[in-house]
Amino acid sequence: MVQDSIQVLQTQGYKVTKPRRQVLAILNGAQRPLSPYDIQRLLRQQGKHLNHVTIYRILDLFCSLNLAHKLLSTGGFVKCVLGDKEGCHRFMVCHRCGTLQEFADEGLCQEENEFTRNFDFHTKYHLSESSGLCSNCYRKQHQKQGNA
Amino acid sequence: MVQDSIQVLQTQGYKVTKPRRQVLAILNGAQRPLSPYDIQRLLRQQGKHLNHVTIYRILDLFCSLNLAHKLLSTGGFVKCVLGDKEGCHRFMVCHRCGTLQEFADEGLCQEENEFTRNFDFHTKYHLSESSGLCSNCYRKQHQKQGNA
DNA sequence: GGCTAATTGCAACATTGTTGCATTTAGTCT
DNA sequence: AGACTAAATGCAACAATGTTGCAATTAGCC
Repeated sequence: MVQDSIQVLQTQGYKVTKPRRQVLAILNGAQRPLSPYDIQRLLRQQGKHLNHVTIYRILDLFCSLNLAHKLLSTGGFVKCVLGDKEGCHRFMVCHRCGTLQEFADEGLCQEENEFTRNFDFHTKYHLSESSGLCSNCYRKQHQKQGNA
Repeated sequence: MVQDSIQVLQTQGYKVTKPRRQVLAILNGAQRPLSPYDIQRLLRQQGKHLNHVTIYRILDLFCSLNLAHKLLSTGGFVKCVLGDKEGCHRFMVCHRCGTLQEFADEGLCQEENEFTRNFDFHTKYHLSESSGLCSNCYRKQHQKQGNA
């Protein structure tokens, strides 16, 4: 996974530096969207120190290469797991544990685009975010209620 | 419109203060999502000075009363134009002029919820944002290309 | 190993968001 | 209308997040 991204960097003529490897590793290990400062904090816990400016610039680069994706909704960054052929991203974010899951559906995407077209709006990019409880947290919440 | 919101404040036992009226007026006059500091700047242009802390608190209150809605995507605030019966908000944001339009569709909403249910995810709130060009800006962009 | 452009770090700053407490004010009662 | 009081606002100080220009470092090349 990280290796794939490194490939992209190399073939596009970008240097594979230590900071870039470190940010890649963090993004790949994360289950939730991370802000630049989140990434800095996580690295610091591993005894690695990166300047926040550097992280901002690395994330900008990654997004431009589609190695990462910036959620409009949270401002957080996630690694790109699905292609972006439709300019459409769908996420489920658990408001209890913060985990994030990406999913895709062309049908939904097309429907949404048709809808906006009715308003004479020309959609370039679509973001959809469902916030709620992931299966784990739902179960836990339920157990709690059962006990109380 | 503003009058309706004032009604809500009164019936819920909140004071109708000058700052609250001013923020309501700005939100109602705006065609795009506004950050707290945006609102402060707009008011200042009218010779009205509000502390930013006050604006933050007013917006919090408005959101809790459903008089305003905070976009997850931009962090900006808009007045609530449509009911929130489904916990679902759909927006079109023009990336050229920044204007925003809200729309609703129960069908889309239900479909989306079914989808997430397949992942064993329990959706509480759904946000959908289409970013692209509004009809005006699309036309302008086209004219430009024609001339160039 | 040395060279050079690309990358990173640093410093300084701008913007945005938060908290506690003193001051002011809207709504109520007389 | 004037006084009272809880609610609301303003203020000060701070914390967190983003941005810019320039000097120092480093990856990828010879």
